[in-house]
Amino acid sequence: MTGVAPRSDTRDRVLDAALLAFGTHGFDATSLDQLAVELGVRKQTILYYFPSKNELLDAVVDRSATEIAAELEASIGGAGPGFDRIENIVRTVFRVAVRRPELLGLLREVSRLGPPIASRLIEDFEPLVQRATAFLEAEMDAGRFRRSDPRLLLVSVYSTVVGAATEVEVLRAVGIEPSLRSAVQRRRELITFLRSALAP
Amino acid sequence: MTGVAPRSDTRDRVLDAALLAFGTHGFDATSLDQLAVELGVRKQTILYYFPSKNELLDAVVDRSATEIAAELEASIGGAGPGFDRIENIVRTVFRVAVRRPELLGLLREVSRLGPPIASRLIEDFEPLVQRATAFLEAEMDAGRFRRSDPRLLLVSVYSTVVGAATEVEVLRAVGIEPSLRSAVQRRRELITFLRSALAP
DNA sequence: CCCTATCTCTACCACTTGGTAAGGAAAGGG
DNA sequence: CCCTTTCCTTACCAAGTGGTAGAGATAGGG
Repeated sequence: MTGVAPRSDTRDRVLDAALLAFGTHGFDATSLDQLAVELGVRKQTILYYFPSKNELLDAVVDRSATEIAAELEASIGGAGPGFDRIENIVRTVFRVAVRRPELLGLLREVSRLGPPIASRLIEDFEPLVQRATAFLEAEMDAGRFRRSDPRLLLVSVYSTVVGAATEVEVLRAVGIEPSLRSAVQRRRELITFLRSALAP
Repeated sequence: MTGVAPRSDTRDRVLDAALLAFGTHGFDATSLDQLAVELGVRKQTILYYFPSKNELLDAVVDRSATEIAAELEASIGGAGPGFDRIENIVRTVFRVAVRRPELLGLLREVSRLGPPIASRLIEDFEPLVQRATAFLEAEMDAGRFRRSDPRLLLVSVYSTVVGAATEVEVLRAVGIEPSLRSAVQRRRELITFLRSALAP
């Protein structure tokens, strides 16, 4: 009773195209008309599913956040306690950043657009952040990790990922094909750093 | 003979306001009308000095690149050879990133806007990159630094700075007032890393 | 004093933007 | 077979965009 099976997949296709466009070219630089043309559909079809461009962005952000959260949850599940789990998380985040650069672009875009949408994103990630901080605190309580501020740790990880992604972009911009090596090296550095930072 | 002294400082004020607006709100999100209102001037006054919005962006980018380059040159001059100079450069870059976040925002904006403007920026920085790589190679030849690709090293430094700046932004977004400590810590980490990476 | 170059203004325009109103097609359950 | 819901359409609009044309003001050199 919660919903009738849709007869069309247009809504999902709109979300996909919007994510790609917003994440790579930016929100302001993407017009509903362009989006519609790419989809082979009229602009009003988009507005049928999403009452306004801003609500389309909301939907894209919500879905992306949910997707990232799910991927992280899945990657956490398979690992035991202690540092193995940390390493798994870092690997997952790097994988997402490298394979789906538009997601990182979307995050940047959201932070640029400021409070209304940014706070929504933070709200979306809140449960995940809660779980992560709870895990870190439990490990600290168990004496397996050195005590520190879990939220600061998470921010540090995210920023390092952004830096690594920037590296890939810049290398591409100056004509050096990045290859996966630099990202992998960055990941290894971060893991080494975290290991020493977390050792009790 | 190269130019007549201008009777008005409007042109410079336009450049200042445009840098701030482009770097914080983005190029697309900034209209010439808004810019004009901020300056207490008509839009056409802006278009008198800069024939189009894109040429205004060009001018902003050129001036910012020149300014950053000059600051780096100055910071290099005062230091002796070897790692002291590297440390000076890193300090300068971090200082610019923290005190003038709009400059970093502009760089991000330029890389988002793609080839036409991005290649211009790269061109602007080319002399500086040349000097830096020449210095690094000379040090390597003298056996003071371990041999590696200088350009990759530069990109790595820049990306780390971006990551540190991201950290500040995110902390602010989640309501944690960053304080200078995290940026300083990041800087120290990078210097330590570079020292070990460059040691012969 | 005039004249030229510098500077800012008013008036206007073609175009694109996000968004509204409303109608028609088509599928599926009764 | 009808009729409701789902889906996508054409037609249109108010507002804002970057940009053009050209006139008026002001200062300084001759």
